[in-house]
Parts: sequence; C-alpha cells; structure tokens
Amino acid sequence: MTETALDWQTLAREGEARAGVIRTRRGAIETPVFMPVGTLGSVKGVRFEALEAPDLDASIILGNTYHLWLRPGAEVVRACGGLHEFTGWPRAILTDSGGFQVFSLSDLRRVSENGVEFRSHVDGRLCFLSPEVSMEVQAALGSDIVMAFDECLPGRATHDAARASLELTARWARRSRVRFDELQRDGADAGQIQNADGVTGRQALFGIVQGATHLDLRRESLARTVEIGFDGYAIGGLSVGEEKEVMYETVEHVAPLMPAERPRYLMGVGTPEDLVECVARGVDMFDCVMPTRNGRNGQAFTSRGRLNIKNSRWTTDARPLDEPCACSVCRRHSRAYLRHLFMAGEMLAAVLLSHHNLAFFLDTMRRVRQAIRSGEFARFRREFLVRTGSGVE
RNA sequence: GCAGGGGUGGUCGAGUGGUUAAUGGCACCGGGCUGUAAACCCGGCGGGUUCACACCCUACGUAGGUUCGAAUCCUACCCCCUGCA
Repeated sequence: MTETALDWQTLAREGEARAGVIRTRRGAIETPVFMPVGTLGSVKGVRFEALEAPDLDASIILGNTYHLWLRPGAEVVRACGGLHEFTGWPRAILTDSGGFQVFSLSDLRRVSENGVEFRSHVDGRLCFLSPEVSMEVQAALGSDIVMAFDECLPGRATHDAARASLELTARWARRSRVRFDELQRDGADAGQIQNADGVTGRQALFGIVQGATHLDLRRESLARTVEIGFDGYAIGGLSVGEEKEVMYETVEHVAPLMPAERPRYLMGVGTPEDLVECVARGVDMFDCVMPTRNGRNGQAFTSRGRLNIKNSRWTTDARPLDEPCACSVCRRHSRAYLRHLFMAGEMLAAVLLSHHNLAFFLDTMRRVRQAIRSGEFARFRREFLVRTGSGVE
C-alpha cells in the first residue's frame, strides 16, 4: 500500500545542471521547476484555472503550515478533505513547515529547544509550533511534499549562531521524521488518493540544510540531514540578507554535495537570474513570492529585465509587457492599459501582472529544461543573463 | 444693494505678525520587494544654478500700506458662497 512517496529520475545533465522528473502521487513534475507560492491556499491574484492553463501550467504550488494553521485552522482543512479538496487544486502541493516564519516573524516569537512560541500576527494570541505540531498540521493539510520544521537565521548570522541553529534544526529534523512516520502509519494524511485499488501514494518529507553562509557548517548540516534520510533535500536560509555572490557561492558549494538521486530544492529563491544561476549550480526546485508580490506592486519581469508599470513612460505604449511573451496577458493587453489599471487602483492590474510574471518564471524554467535536455544550457544561460540585463527599452 | 463667510502651492485643506518654500491628505514622479504580517513600504514633489554644502529667483486673489519682519495687520479693488432685499 505504501509505495514510494516520490520518485526522482534524471533525464539529462549538463555540468551541474540537471533535468529530470519528480513523480508524486499527484502527477509528474518536470524539473528544474518553479513553484508559485500560495501561502494561504491561494496563489494571490491568480485563479487555479489560470495556473493550469497552458501559458502557466504550474505542476506544483506551495502552501504554508503556519498561516493555514492560524487560519482557517488545520482541523478545518482536514474536515474539508485536505488542502487539495478544500482549494480545488488537483495538482501537487508542497507545504512549508513554518520554519521561515521563525525568521520573518522574528519580532513575534521565541525559540526554545522544544519549538517556537508565536504571538499570532492575526489576533495576538500565543501559539506554539514544534516539529511535531508542524508535521500534524501538514498531515491535516495533506500536501504531497512536507517540509521538516527548521530554524531559518538571517543570512549574516555568525559562525557560532549558525552552528547552534543548525544543530537545533538537525534535532528538529529527526523529530520531524519520527512524527511524520507515525502520522503516515496512522493514516493521518488527509491528502490520500482513493482509487479502485485502494489508497495510493503517501506524503513525501524533505529535510532542510542550514548553516548560513559558512561552508563548513553547510557540509555538516547536510551530512546530518542526509543521515536521517529524506525524500528530497532543501537548502534553506539563503536570500535572507546576505550578498548575492555569497548566496551563489554557498549554493555552488552545497548543491553538488547533496544526494544526486534525490531532488534538490533551494527555498525562497529567487529572481529569474537567480533561478538560472542556481540551476547551473545543481538545484532542481525553486519557489518565490517575487512574481506575485512584485506583480501586485507594479513590477513586471520581462525577457529584457524588470519593468515598472507605474512609470509615466508607458502612458500610451501600445506594446505588451514583454514582446516575445506568449502569455494571455501579453497577447491581449498593452502596457498603456496595464499602467492605467494600476494607477487607477483596479485589482485587475495586480491580477494581470501576477499572471504575466508567473508566466515568465514558468516559461523560463521550461526553456531551462529544454536547454539542458538538448545540451544547450550553457549558451542559454549566457544569453539569458545578457538579455535580462539589457534593460527594457 | 445690505449683512456675514471666504479666496493658500496640481488639488483638498492647515496655518492668523518671526526657523514659512509654507503641516496633513490626495494626485503626480521615482525606488524597493527573494521558503508572503506586503493590492505594501520608502523617497521626491514652485523654478533655476550646483556632484554636493549652498545660493538665487518667484509664491498664500490683485494693488498699495504698516512693520526690523506679513499668507497672517490696515486700505482699495476683483472674484466666490450664504442670508436678506
């Protein structure tokens, strides 16, 4: 009954870059992949139909343990059949464990060995999140990929602080693994799929490597995480304030050391350039709020760099956001119209920019996959960086 | 015509003798956003010279006046609103 939660197959390699397929209980995910972020069970401003349409065709999205736990609550989601059933999204979902909120809500929480005490940002009440609670919530959500509960430090954390944190994360990883296995065994997973032959598939669990930008600590964290054993491995704690070059160096050092037979996930990254650069360093999976958040805030990503739709220079510009882009927004609307919508505060502006940005990110990854498979990734990478750095006319 | 109220920077609106080129809001211009406390946040916003410090113009309906000093006080005029004729 319990088949492999997640099957990984490499289709092609070029340097450290890999093209492959992750098979989950909810379909195949071609990698390298970008996963749109849907924190609260919604990719902000984008309907699920749009996420499934050919111009986006997202194979997996994120959800967030901390946020869904506070609202509507894990048991509400369970009562509604798990997150897929609740939201109407049939494809794969990865849930973050709440570990990032240990970082992003640092003013509202206190970390101890046992877990993290949060002051809810919603109503101020005290909440306690631990590896066990995180696993229980993620079982109730029924996501296809569960993240271990970790502590995420600021990028410039000192060696001492990063060491202490990595050790805590390692202990939490083991507790996550133990509680996760119990929950699977007890059938607590709300995302199981029933078919004629019975229940198929189980949740997968990913471990997270920490250690800030200290390479020796990253290696140690990786070794301890692999020792526990996970279905996939993530690099956490990057793009949180450190220099970009340092981020690249850290990925370049760690990713190739990660188990080759498992998917590698760089959490929270990044810009389109970051995606290409980190694929080149051996990463398979990415997620980032940037396409949707920046879209809501008026910034479009294009093949020639970023474009701020608020700029007066677009007032009567009849061109689409990105001329080569085949997305439904670019096929239909001008910069002039999008600027007008944004300036007028119309919610459609945020919807359309978010859609286009996701299309750009997802299409970039499609091209990356294709390039790796055809052995042209090095050239693709070179040209992509030149083009996106050339500036929007 | 009489009585009362009022005319401030793109706009609305504070300010009623002295750090006032003039508080705020909006509009406008620009920037930021990386496992989402974000449809948010930050900066600029009379003109000119300057990399900058700084300096010089022009401004609170118009024109005069009082004063060391006026958006603020006085006089006249113009315009708007309300009420009475």
